[in-house]
Amino acid sequence: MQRSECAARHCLCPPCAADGRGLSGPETEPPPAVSVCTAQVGAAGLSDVAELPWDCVWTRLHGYGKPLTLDELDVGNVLLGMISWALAPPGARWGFISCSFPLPPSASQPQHSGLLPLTDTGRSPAHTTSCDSRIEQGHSNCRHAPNYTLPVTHTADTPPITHCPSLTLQTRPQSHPARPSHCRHTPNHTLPVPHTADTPPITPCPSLTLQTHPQSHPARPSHCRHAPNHTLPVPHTADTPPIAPCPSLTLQTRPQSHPARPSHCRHTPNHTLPVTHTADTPPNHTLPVTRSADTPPNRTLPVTHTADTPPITPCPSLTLQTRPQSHPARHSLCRHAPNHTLPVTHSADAPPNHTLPVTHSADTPPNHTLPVTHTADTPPITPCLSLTLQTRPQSHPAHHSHCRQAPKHTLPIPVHPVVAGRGWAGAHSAPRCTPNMCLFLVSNQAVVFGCGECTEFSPADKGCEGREPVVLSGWTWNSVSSVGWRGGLNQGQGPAALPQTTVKLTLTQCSLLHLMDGMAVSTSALGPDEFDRNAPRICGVCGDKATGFHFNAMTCEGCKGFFRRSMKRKASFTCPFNGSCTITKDNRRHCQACRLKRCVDIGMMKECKSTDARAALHH
Amino acid sequence: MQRSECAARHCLCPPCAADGRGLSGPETEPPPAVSVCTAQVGAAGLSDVAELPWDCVWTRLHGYGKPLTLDELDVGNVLLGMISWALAPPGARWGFISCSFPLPPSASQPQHSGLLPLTDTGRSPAHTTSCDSRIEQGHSNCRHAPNYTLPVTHTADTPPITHCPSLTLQTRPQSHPARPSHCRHTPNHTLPVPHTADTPPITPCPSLTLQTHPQSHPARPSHCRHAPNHTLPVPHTADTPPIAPCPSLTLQTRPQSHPARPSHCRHTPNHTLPVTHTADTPPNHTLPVTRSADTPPNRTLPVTHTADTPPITPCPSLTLQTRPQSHPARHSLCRHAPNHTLPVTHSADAPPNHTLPVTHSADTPPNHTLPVTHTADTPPITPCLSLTLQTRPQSHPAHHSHCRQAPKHTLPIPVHPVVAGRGWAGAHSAPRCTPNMCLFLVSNQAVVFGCGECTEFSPADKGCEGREPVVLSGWTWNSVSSVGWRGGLNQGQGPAALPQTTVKLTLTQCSLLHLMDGMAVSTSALGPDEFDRNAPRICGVCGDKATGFHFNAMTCEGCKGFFRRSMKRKASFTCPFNGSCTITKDNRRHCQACRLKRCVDIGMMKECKSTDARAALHH
DNA sequence: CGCAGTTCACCGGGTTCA
DNA sequence: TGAACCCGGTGAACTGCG
Ligand SMILES: [Zn+2]
Ligand SMILES: [Zn+2]
Ligand SMILES: [Zn+2]
Ligand SMILES: [Zn+2]
Repeated sequence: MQRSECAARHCLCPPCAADGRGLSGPETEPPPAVSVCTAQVGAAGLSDVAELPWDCVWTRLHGYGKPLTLDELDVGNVLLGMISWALAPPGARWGFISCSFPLPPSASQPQHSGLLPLTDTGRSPAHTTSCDSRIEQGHSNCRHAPNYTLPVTHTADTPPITHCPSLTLQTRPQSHPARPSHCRHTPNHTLPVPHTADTPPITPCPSLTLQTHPQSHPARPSHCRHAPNHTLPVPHTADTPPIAPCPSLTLQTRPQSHPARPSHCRHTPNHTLPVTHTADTPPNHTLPVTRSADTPPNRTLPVTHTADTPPITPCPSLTLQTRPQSHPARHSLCRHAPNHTLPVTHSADAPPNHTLPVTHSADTPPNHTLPVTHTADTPPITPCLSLTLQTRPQSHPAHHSHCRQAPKHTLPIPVHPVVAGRGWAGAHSAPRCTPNMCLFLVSNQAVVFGCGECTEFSPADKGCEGREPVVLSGWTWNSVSSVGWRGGLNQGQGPAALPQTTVKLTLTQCSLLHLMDGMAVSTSALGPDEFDRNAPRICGVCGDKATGFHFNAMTCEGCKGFFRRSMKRKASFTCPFNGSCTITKDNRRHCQACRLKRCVDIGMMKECKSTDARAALHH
Repeated sequence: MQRSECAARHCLCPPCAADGRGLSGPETEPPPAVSVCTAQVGAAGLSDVAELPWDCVWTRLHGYGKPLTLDELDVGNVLLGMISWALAPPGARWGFISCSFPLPPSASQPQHSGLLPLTDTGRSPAHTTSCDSRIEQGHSNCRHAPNYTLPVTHTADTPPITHCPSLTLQTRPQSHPARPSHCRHTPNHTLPVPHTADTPPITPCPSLTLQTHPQSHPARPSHCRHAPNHTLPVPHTADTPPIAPCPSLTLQTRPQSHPARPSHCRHTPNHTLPVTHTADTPPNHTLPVTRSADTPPNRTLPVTHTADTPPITPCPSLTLQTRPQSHPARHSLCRHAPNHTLPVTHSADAPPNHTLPVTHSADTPPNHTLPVTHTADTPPITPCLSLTLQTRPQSHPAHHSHCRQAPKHTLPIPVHPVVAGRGWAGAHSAPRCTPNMCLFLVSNQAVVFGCGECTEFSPADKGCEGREPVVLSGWTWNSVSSVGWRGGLNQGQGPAALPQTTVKLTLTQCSLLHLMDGMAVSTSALGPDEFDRNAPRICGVCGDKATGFHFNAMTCEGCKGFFRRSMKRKASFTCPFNGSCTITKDNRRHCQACRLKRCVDIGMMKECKSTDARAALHH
């Protein structure tokens, strides 16, 4: 820098200082703002090196009661017109930057001096922003945030810094738009084409060195038992300290740094797996203990979720080991992992994808593993669990992934042992049922079960001990013979003693059926046209709240109107499914054909002999 | 090695050979198996170097008709008790390893001699294959190919291997998806356009020679005027002056390299984001808050782009497409490598947001990858097959088994602790919320929060204190029990006092959620299928003015139509962003996937029980 | 009162068109 | 895509009759 370059009144550059124009001596009064030399740091080969008061840089930057942080003391900042001059030998790592600030009125004289270290690129190591040197220098062992300027002493032992900028992207899934610059995978990259269950995990995902890499990255290895894209715990921030024993450490069979480290893992990328880990070690993911069927879908793991959180006992989906990552269509029973969304309130009113099979229990083999060779051509597995979804007449929308039945196969309806007798039903193996249950003939072809105490069943009144009353229809009496006799009113009599009358009963409410399982029910004596005036106010067609007898049957207003309109229009419907729809309150609008058929089945007729029926009962 | 160390009868070490105990002379008979010196290669500073018969190593290893392959001739193997001795000067790359084997009866005398090359870590370069010891030994600083056998002496000081094998393998330009992890080149290093397997690796990126400062983009000089990840320059020279101070820099108080720098940006990397960036902006944040689905995609500049090319304001690619698209992520139609230049074939006719490749079928194994031949011309496949089977709308998670989408293409949404109560919500830790907030059940699965004063929510009326009303959906009541009770209307009562009614709520709008964090809300009495008929006429999906309940949720005409069309078409969408779009009136057209997801989330159903729900409330 | 018939707001489905 | 519109089914509420 030549003196001539500097016209600043109070420039601090050595020439200025030398000739007294700078702040070489005590200031008697506050200097005004100065225009400065704008020599660029490192741009020219500045050859002079001299020690200058440290506060030429520091104090001045520090002045005015608004201290700059070290972060602010960066070249980028200085270059914004604040630099007055700089001296550094070519390639030097130390040099001087003098920044010009108007001195504060009470500015003290320089008291400190020192060297402002510069990188050989002219940047201060205090400046921690983007720096590619790590990449360029092949510092794959870098544990710092991307774009971090490597300190000279940076080695493999340098501990990872915890503050990863990419953490700000926590809510973003995989190929998140703003991938950290140190990520070496292409965005949205997937596994190689012939990716199968046998495909070994991709060689160490370079991006894994990004240990703070949030959530799911596209190619999760098969051993990962975390939900894909699982969100980091809510309060997870860049400051979240490493969880001590990374759960993923148990994955020892994988040689290299396993591609999908849990997002909470704060260990070094290639941390050594514990020796005690064997191939027999269970996949050890750790869903929170509290996760259950009631756990809302997609909820974030509780804050308390740590590596010590014991894995929930057998996650059904875990048995699916032969599959590489979270297989797309997990069994709907599964309460774990990816995005399942079974509504809690499974009931007859539950929206479409509800329905857990009745027979499904903890003993039900969890999501049985598909054969390794399982393909789309794999023949159907005979008892598809989802088949118990009998309330869905048609091709049920979400059949299980293991279902190999034809897409629209008719769901067989399990026949439960229900023996009907007149008026009363004894429930013996259904502890939550009252011992005696009313049996109402809603029409001459349908019965309704309810508790013995209730004479009215309104939707608000859930019937027997909070449960909906059960409407049975279309069930054929004779099939009882194949069912064990469970005692009750007619205990010991056996099927032979059953009346020969045929009463159609269909068990429609699966969710309630198990309560009835083994129940003994008896009905008799009621003639084909008799019905109980004390029948609960339940629509015999759809199960909705009935308003009384309409067209010869206890129906709701809807079915009443529907039947009347159908009669009036002399309508002829065609079932869009298979003609065996079970009409419920919720689906009654979906198949007019079966609804009308049901109307007729339970005995509705246009020319109703209401008075006759009533007379028959009232005598 | 000292002579005294070697007690082997037929040891070949120089001292042994020297005093006749080794195979310095012709063998008259086959030597017996010998115990050997076990000096470790490279471990001690072996100082003697002597040429020894090559077959001291080779022949012996090769002996007995069961030749070891080159892979077997590795240190790891040799170290397994077979090495007899080795000589190498410290740091030498060449040395000797002598392995002791019993000579075969017909062993010929040494006929060949040679040097067995060693790396300076004592490894044979011939050995390149798998070994897990690196991981197990915590050698994260390894510079060798993954899975090789780590020599004992391998330390952090071992320089990275220079020859990147991956380069010889790659046929794909730039950031090819499967870059070998051992590649030590700069990420995203772009190979020349006609890059083939024969193309020699570009060792120093020509552009790198121009750069003086490291910067965030992996090795892009600041004066570079090309798009990031450009293929190397056209008229770009060192003389191209860097552009003057980026205006955005004036805003910035902290350096940051925002990962998603628009490709048209001509400023130096690491400049800050525009206007919204303030001093309060936490360091290293990435995307500007204002970046949304409306943000134009981060398209790449055309090939003809030169330093003089002014940044295009409207991305040319946008002119081809009818819908804005993912920003850093390119158009989902795109079949090119990331960061590609937009192909011309993108047209407005291309259906938006599809993803699956044509060859995608039920036979395609789950989680398969796009075919290699996947190009821009690959037509998108029509709606996900899985949807064609379903007759009922269903939430995504239970998609059809043959669906080849990733299990969870939508992001899990962190669930915040919100305790729902009827009608009112008290926000206690959300200072910007009014103390009392209305809670409207918009559907049976969604509620809308608003201020206590507003009974109507119009888009113009931003709701509570200028903020949009918050729509929550899909959240399950029961999880409240695991959440701290935050006071409010029911302060002190705790979860035990909560009604047993299950109300599904899911906090879907992340951007709004933080306002609700810790909020205490209470709701009661409303049954699972009830929803508030007095809910404000705002669309639960997008916030637009609602026209009533459609498909079981209060929605606008647009979302009604969209949902119906989606159901009818059995459409399957893929979010071009990250699957967590917040749907608003203005952007609802931009991401069908998230819009449909939101529809489902708030409880829209193809087969809804609209009137029943009405009845439940009106009764 | 019980029940058939009527009413009509509401909603699903479809169409048009800018 | 969505506003506007139409059409038809639906069912809660109502009317009227016995
Ligand atoms: Zn009915
Ligand atoms: Zn039907
Ligand atoms: Zn809407
Ligand atoms: Zn989206």
